[in-house]
Amino acid sequence: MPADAPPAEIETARQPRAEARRGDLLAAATRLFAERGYAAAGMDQIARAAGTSKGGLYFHFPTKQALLAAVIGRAADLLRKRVAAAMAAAGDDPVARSEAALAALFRTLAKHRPLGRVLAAESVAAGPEVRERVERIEDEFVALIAAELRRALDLGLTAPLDPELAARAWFGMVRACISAWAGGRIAAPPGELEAELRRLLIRSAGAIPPDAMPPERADRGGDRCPDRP
Amino acid sequence: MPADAPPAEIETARQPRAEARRGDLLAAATRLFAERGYAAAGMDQIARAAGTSKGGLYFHFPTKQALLAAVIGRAADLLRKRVAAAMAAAGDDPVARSEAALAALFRTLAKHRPLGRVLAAESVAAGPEVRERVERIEDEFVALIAAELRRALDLGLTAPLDPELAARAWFGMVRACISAWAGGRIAAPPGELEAELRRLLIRSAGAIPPDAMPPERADRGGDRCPDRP
DNA sequence: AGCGAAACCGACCCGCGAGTCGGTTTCCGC
DNA sequence: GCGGAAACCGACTCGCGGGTCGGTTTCGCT
Repeated sequence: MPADAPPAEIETARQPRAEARRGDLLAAATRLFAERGYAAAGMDQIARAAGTSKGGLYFHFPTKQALLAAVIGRAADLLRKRVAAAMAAAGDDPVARSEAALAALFRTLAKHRPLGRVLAAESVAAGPEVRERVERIEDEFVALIAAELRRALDLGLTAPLDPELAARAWFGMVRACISAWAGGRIAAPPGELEAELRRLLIRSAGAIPPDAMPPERADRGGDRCPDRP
Repeated sequence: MPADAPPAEIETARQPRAEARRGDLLAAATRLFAERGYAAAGMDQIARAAGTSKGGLYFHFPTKQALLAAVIGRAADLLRKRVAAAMAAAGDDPVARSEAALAALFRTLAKHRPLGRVLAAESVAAGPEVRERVERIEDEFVALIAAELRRALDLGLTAPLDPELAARAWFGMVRACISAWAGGRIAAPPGELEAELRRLLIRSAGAIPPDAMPPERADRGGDRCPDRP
């Protein structure tokens, strides 16, 4: 995780009620942006949904773009936190860490459905600056996983692959499944979905899942499933 | 491919120049929607970019939504045609057909970069009807691949998997890689990208690629790579 | 040629929604 | 309790852009 990640969120000392309002505003904005789309969600609407007024909203966010940026920033922070925690808890094995990172991504997005939609769809609608910001965030997570994948590759725990690309592809898999599931187009409960997805991920890397490692050190796991005999 | 697919494109008999204009307009609209986003791309702008005027644009498309719908419809038709051709050329083997379908999707999206962006991002911005339409199109292709995957599964050519979910995941992989590549965030040339992606796809299904099938009939290919020993 | 329809033009209309602003309420420190 | 700042309110402005419309050009046909 490169240090160029934006400084989380600038928390200037404010009155507590203001902080609460800010939270309500962000929540309402997230929901409405996701439901109606960035352009169609009006500032007045958002303010109303948060139980306040347009003036109050503009007290917290100078502009609509800034509001979206804040929504995105908060989402990114949440994802970062969850993923970091999951990876830390997964120990040293790079395959396990990758799995954990993806699973955390999956669970967080599944729990906060609108969030994924905002990240996925609103990046274009709100101008190039915002789009680039979202792309940066995605790249950040891809890089995180790619690093683990590279380690796994070096340890011989996967078939030969391009870690960057594989990480990107994994990310895409998770996102596609989440969004289809959130849209009610996949019947399976999230638990099963996650398990099945995990199997796909592992197999695509030709990896040995850590809990299946034989007691004696496997020196070249990737050979178990050669991709072009 | 269910028969409820919209009747391609209503080609009323028009003067040839009108048809040409229509094409220019669709091309310009596709580009601008992709670059600026649906809301930010103005009708006047689009007309200008196509070398005509607002009035001329409104002669062909009654409303902005209709314009977007036409853009999407045309994109879907193109994809359908390419994918159908590729699958037909791939013969009977379901794994080969799946690979061919994804490859065709990949190549078509890679060749017409803005197209993917419109399909991916503009669905939310233009109201729920359009969003559903795009989802339908995606579902259509997913179903196409899922059917092949199911056949492959029945023939014992893959590891045990959920065909629907796997197809969805595959689709997501392709889309994520294409969009990252189109944004210049993946260095590899499209040829290599496609090859690597193909390997990931095949491995994720635990499939035996058709050109690697041993001469004697393999009765349970999936067992080669059991997913939880 | 000349007529009628298809194709096209661009000035204009008008609603909508982002952003403003003067005023009011709430809260904190003293 | 009081002064002042932070927080909040909602009527208003104003530009932008989707959509309209009367007029003009181009085309097909006889």
